[in-house]
Amino acid sequence: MAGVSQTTVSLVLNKRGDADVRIAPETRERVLQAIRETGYVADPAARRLAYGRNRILGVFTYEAVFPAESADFYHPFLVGIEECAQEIGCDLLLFTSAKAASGARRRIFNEESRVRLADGCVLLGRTVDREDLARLLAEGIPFVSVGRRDDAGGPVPYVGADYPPAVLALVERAVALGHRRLGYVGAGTGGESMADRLRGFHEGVAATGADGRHFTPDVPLGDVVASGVTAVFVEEYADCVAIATAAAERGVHVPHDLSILTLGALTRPVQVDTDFTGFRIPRREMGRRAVQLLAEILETGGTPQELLPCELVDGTTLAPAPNLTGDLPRG
Amino acid sequence: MAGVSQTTVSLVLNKRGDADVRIAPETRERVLQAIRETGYVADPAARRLAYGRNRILGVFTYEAVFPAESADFYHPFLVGIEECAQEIGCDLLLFTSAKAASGARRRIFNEESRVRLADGCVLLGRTVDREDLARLLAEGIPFVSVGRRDDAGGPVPYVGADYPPAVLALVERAVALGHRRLGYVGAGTGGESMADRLRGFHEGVAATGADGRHFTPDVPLGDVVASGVTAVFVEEYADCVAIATAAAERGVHVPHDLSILTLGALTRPVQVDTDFTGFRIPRREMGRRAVQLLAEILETGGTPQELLPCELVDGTTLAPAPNLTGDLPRG
DNA sequence: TTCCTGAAGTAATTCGCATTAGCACCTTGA
DNA sequence: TCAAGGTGCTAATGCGAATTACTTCAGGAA
Repeated sequence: MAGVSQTTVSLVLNKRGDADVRIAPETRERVLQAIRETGYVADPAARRLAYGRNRILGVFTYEAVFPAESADFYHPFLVGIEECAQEIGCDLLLFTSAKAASGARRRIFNEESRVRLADGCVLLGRTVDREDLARLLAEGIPFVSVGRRDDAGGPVPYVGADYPPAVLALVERAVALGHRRLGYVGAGTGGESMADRLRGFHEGVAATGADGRHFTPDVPLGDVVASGVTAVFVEEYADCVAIATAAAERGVHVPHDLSILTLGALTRPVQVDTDFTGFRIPRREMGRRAVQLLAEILETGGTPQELLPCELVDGTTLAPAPNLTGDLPRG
Repeated sequence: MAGVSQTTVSLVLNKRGDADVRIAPETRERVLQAIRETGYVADPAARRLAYGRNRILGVFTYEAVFPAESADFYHPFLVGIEECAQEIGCDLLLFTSAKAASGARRRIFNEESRVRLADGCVLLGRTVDREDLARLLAEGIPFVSVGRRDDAGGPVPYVGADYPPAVLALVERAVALGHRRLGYVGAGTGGESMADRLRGFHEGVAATGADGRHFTPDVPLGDVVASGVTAVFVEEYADCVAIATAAAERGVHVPHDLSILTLGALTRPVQVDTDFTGFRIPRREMGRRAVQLLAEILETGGTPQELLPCELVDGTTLAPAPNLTGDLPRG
């Protein structure tokens, strides 16, 4: 001890220069000196218990954070999350202990949920269990979802990517290049982000007066092409590659006969050599922003909802529509 | 409440069937029912405070865990760490708050160290501050280093890669293929792992009676080749690529004129298309094992030190030594 | 009836810190 | 000289669980 009480040490540590609490500079220095010598650090657990905060942000993912595959869905988000966490001086807690019940996905609330250990948490995943969301909301646990989420017993705080305008812009581009028959390839369901893309497509079609068709991913490329579609908007990145390959196999030239536009969803790892036209999801920025918003929530409360714009990328797979003498592509 | 005391709940939660503590099955069931209904979970912070453990393992890295570059030094280790943490039901705490003092690396013990929040921690990095190690040791904080570390005021618990035998085996292979003049390219210092590689090289040279030379990475390739060396053992992976490129530029054919063997260090991101012969560092396994050992330390104490074997990989850059009519390579 | 021995559960204490109330001392001003 | 007000610090309390030490009760033996 430096000859003072535990209280004094606490006050010095927390830099309290408040109105009603004063510490003589000399005393403060004495305490700091002792701290320096002993290398004392306050126990974060006790701190949390007493104060209610511990500068730890949880990160919940429904699958492993560090996947064995190199094509890594979470990684870009995590880069942003880590950057921002470092800036605001928070540690990151990965809920790796949340085991999945045989075969199922992880759940946030299992028998021994650890979420409360963190001040708040960031949810990462293509989809999030509505039950989990509802419970998070109900228990008043501060959190931010990365990716837009529909209400779940109340508004859900999120940072999402703004798909509809991006898809719409892409549709307009295609139409400006003469495309009249457009195809959307993808489920268009299975999460808000997929639905948003499809919605953007429909909006674009409506706005431009083009002919828009929706193909599920399992429709053979032949059928898609035979339908007279000259530009396809592909939800899933891996499907872009599949379509490009299939097109090459049957002599359909990309982009002269068929334009391919990617809508950026990356759920399956894939090797890419083509430079697809489409848009980029601002994953890193979303990660950063999620942490910022979480910090705000912790500070002042609220239920922020934000959509970040997607960045259009010029690739090599969009070309003017083929000259339509007939309804069939050449070759 | 379910009509019982806090103590009873605690006892039920912790499944205490101990000798001197009994709970009537009926009471137990009543408590469990209440827990189920309210969805109660024990506050981990309080738990840690009272019990001393909270099933959180810290992961300390000297740089960002999620680097922007895709070539990612930490990633394979983290895959293993996460796998094992999940198996033993622990969460992972990333010390992202450990800011570096302007320009310098992060330090484990900064003004407000958070290490104590975790039960123990895994240290990741090519090198680790000896001061940090010493302090960790002195304060009795359980930890395991990924990568062999020399003593720092006491033995350091680690899981390392066993470089010397791997390099030695590689040297023997080269010698078996007729190589007599071998070159080691790399600093051979800057961390235990580098020193171990160089040591293995020297051992190999001594064991086979070959002629071994040591070149620092900045020696021009011309000088290396001119020295009559027919096989180079390259510490740093990026240097392999650089050497292969330089060789191609001056008409030195790999592997006919010059064999290149990689010793697996990956400190700089690099694009690779060559399939280098050499060995693979068992990064993922090291991560797994580190967590296992940490769990053991937490359980029973001790200072485990382990070296995992490197796996030799056959690539395309090792060939029989060129026919030495003169001392100079063809071309 | 009294004493004793489990069985079942509870009050009280502890962990390390933040916070609140309050105490002792020192200036002032009247 | 005494009250009023300010200064600098400390005793006491609370956070939410784990743990220890103790109480109550029932049944059996003496």
